[in-house]
Amino acid sequence: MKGRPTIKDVARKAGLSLSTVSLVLNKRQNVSDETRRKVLEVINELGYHPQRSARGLASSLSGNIGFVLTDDHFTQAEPFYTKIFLGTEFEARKHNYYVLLTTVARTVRETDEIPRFLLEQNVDGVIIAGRIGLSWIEYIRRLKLPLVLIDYDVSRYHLSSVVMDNRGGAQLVVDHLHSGGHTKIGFVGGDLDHPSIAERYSSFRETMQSRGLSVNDAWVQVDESDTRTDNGYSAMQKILSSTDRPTAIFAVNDAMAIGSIQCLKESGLRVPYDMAVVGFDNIEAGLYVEPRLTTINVHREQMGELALRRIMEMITHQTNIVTKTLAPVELVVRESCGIKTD
Amino acid sequence: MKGRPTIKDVARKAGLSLSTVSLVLNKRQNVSDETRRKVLEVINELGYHPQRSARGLASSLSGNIGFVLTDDHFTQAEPFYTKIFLGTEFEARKHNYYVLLTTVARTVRETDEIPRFLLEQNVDGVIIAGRIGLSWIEYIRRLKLPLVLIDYDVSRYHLSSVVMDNRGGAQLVVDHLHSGGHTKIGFVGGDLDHPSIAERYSSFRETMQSRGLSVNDAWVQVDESDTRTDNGYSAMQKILSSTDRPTAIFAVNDAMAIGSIQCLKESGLRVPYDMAVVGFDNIEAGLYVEPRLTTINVHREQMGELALRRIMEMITHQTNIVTKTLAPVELVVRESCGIKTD
DNA sequence: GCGTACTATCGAAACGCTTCGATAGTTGAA
DNA sequence: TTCAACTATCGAAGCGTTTCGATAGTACGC
Repeated sequence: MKGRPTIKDVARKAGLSLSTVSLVLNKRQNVSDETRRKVLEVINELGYHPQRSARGLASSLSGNIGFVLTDDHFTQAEPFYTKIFLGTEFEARKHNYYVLLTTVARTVRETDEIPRFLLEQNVDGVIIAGRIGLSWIEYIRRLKLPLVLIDYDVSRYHLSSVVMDNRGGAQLVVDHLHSGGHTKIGFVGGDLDHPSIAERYSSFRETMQSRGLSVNDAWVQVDESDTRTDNGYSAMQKILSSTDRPTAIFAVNDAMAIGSIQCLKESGLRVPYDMAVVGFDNIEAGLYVEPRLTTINVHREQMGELALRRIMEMITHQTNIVTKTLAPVELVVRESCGIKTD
Repeated sequence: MKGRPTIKDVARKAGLSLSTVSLVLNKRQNVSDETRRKVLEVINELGYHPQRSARGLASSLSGNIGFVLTDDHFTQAEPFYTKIFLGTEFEARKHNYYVLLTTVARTVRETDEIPRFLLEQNVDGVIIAGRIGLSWIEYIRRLKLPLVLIDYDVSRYHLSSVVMDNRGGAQLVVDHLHSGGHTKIGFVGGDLDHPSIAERYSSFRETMQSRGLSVNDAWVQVDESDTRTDNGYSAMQKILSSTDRPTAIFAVNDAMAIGSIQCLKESGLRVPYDMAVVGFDNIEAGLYVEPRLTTINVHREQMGELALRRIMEMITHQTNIVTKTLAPVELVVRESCGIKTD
């Protein structure tokens, strides 16, 4: 026999028709147990595996999911999106799907920059991770392809998304600091246009209020245009220039927290004794600052996994139900908050 | 007209046969310029794109390349392999190929861990990046699929590979230190089983010799079992315990270089004044140590790109010529070597 | 002006699977 | 005992390409 076995070979050897074998392959009902057994046995003997493109042609399902990332997101040192992708890929295996990863520029510019998997109808759904230009989202919606966003959301569109529980995380931070005796809690942030950042900030304020803690505006710096380390540094400088200082700082992410700590140290203040600092995101660098950073962690792989599941539901049930999935977060207590848990 | 246009629609509208359109699509000769023009015009008007699975079925080429990575490699903080992948993906677009990325455990364990793209004949070639278990390599060879390794090589197999110019890099380091007046140069390494590490080490020795510099064995520590930061630290400790000390250290990679610097600092020695240190790899962390690390850089994206080209050659020319491709490296001079260039 | 050698185009088969409608075979209610 | 309602299986069509062999049409040497 030349080449690998085909469904025909299986059918012949099992003494059944092509279609029956196909039914077994696709786990359809209306196949007797006896037949199913026989077919599976032959498949095993022959080492048969259905060929992808043939399936695709016949079923008009490609068996692929497109995973879109902006290039800057993909190559940053912190493997945040890498891990999300991994979660997606791993879950995809269970559904016998492939994930086609591609990076794009932030906004759609030219036709030839459009991922080919869209042009060639080579995906059954698309996952976009991270903040991305609206033009991309619009483009994909127009194709009527199932779409799920990860770690991003656009309220004005009605889209399914998987985001971490930013509000819950902010609440955890405030409560933790509060439980450690802090009542004067400041906030370091920026780039409020980003939905996640905005959520953390508003949840911070709400939680403070609901706990009966007042927020002094001098303790809050959210005017930075970005949320990098240096922004954290300069935001902290402003807070320190005020006479009435907070005793603890909630930084909207770890990068800013690290910048804040740097600033505090250079100002001769000790963390956490003179000021406690808590971050958000649990990036690796948080392990290497002195003191090590207390922060909020999210299971990245899980986010990718959840998104894949949503996509699969949309594909198999042809449903258009919009789901917002919150990935749970957890508090990681290290030394920068100065609070011991037992 | 329902759905997207097919080659049939193009043929009809152009007043030509299916096969002629196909010839144009595949850039074959024996098509008159006039006809070609016409077909391309219609394709453009209709916004036609050939459908992947149909092509795959008919041509028995999947249009995919498999990219295999061990999971630990993929998720490490330094986006080394991520960037290599990006280079591959980007180059693949030019060839109208997709890259299927999958991670595997270091060694083949069970059948169901074998990437499906191998089982389903869904790739025309495979790229493996980084050190990987031999069982994987053997498995893929048995499938007679074109295979290219990146950043790894196995001398006992006759395989194509793309590796950075480790020997050239080591030479650059030695010559740079030498040009800065150093003659007593030590070496910090480990895990000599790894081909890249071994190459750097042997090239270090060869270059030293050819430059007439002698190597004191007390300055060389290569017994560490791994090449991480802490290994660099302890290797350096051993070197410092000797009475006759080198004035410069070549660390086999940046991680070890950083560990070495840490150790030197804690021993009260100043880098580069009391001892110069040069690394290899140009990882991001090298920018954040004090002093910033002088090192060897390689263009990661280029490595991925080169590998894809090799694979494409193997696929299109059906050749089995084994090629070893050296990706060029460059010296990145920062402060840890204490040598100024002008 | 004829035969040869190309060149440009075409028709039809083939790729390996899914799926729809048809067909026996079986069950069970009337 | 008959007939309706299933159930298990099958045959054939179809998915959108590529490719191979056939066929006109053109050019050219003699």
